[in-house]
Amino acid sequence: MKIATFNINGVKARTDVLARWLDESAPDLAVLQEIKSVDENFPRALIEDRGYHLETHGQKGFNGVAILSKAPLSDVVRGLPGDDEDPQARWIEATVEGAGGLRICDLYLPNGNPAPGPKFEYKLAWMERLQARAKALMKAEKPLVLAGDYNVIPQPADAARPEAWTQDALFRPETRAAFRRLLALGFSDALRLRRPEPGIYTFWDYQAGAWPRNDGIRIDHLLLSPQAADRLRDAWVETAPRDWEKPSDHTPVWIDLDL
DNA sequence: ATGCCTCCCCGAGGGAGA
Repeated sequence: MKIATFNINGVKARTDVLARWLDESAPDLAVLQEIKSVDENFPRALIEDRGYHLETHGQKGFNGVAILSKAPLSDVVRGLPGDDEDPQARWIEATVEGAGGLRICDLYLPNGNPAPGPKFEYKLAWMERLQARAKALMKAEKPLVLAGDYNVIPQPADAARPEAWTQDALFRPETRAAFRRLLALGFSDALRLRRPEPGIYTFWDYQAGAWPRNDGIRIDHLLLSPQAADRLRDAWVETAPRDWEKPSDHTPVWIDLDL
């Protein structure tokens, strides 16, 4: 089963890219972030006409996540548990039918800049809630994939110019420590497992020629429970869509699970 | 790079992103 995560930076601005990507790359299961759309305005037909089931968790203007699946989805949870007052749509999870109990979680972790400040505090609090949810989901001892835009640069090797990010919310010690605590629950960073070499990135800023200069960072991740990691065949980054017309600033990241 | 683009809101120009 081929599973991809893709921050598309606006689903309505990215309909051509999304259609082409689904036609050419044909994921069995895909999670999208930053759809920037309410559920009613999501281009549902574009997805369903290509044989996908669709579950969305959107909001007006910002954020928003969606799960696309060839197999039916069940037991959908919208919103990261732990704070009923949080209005930001950054989390959706579901069980994928016929895939050995696979639970897929789609997350758009807060950016957190400027740091320090209230946005950084929100990021760290969100990561605490993520920790609690991940710990609870782990107890099922089933294949579990936490995929999305983490807005975390885990290591210096995950940035072309790590020195430029030292004060940034994506790379600050508190952020990286929270990410390490998540891994310590027993998760594997799928891409790092299969692509240990430096220089693998998933985001390049629109500005200053970051893409042609390969001035990137690796912030889109798929974390696997042991039961999922046991079935990992491969993991890779698909860079071609970054060269398409009107691209997202992120590219898809893939895993292939023997499910 | 505390923003050189691009998205959203809407119908101007500001907030947000990373």
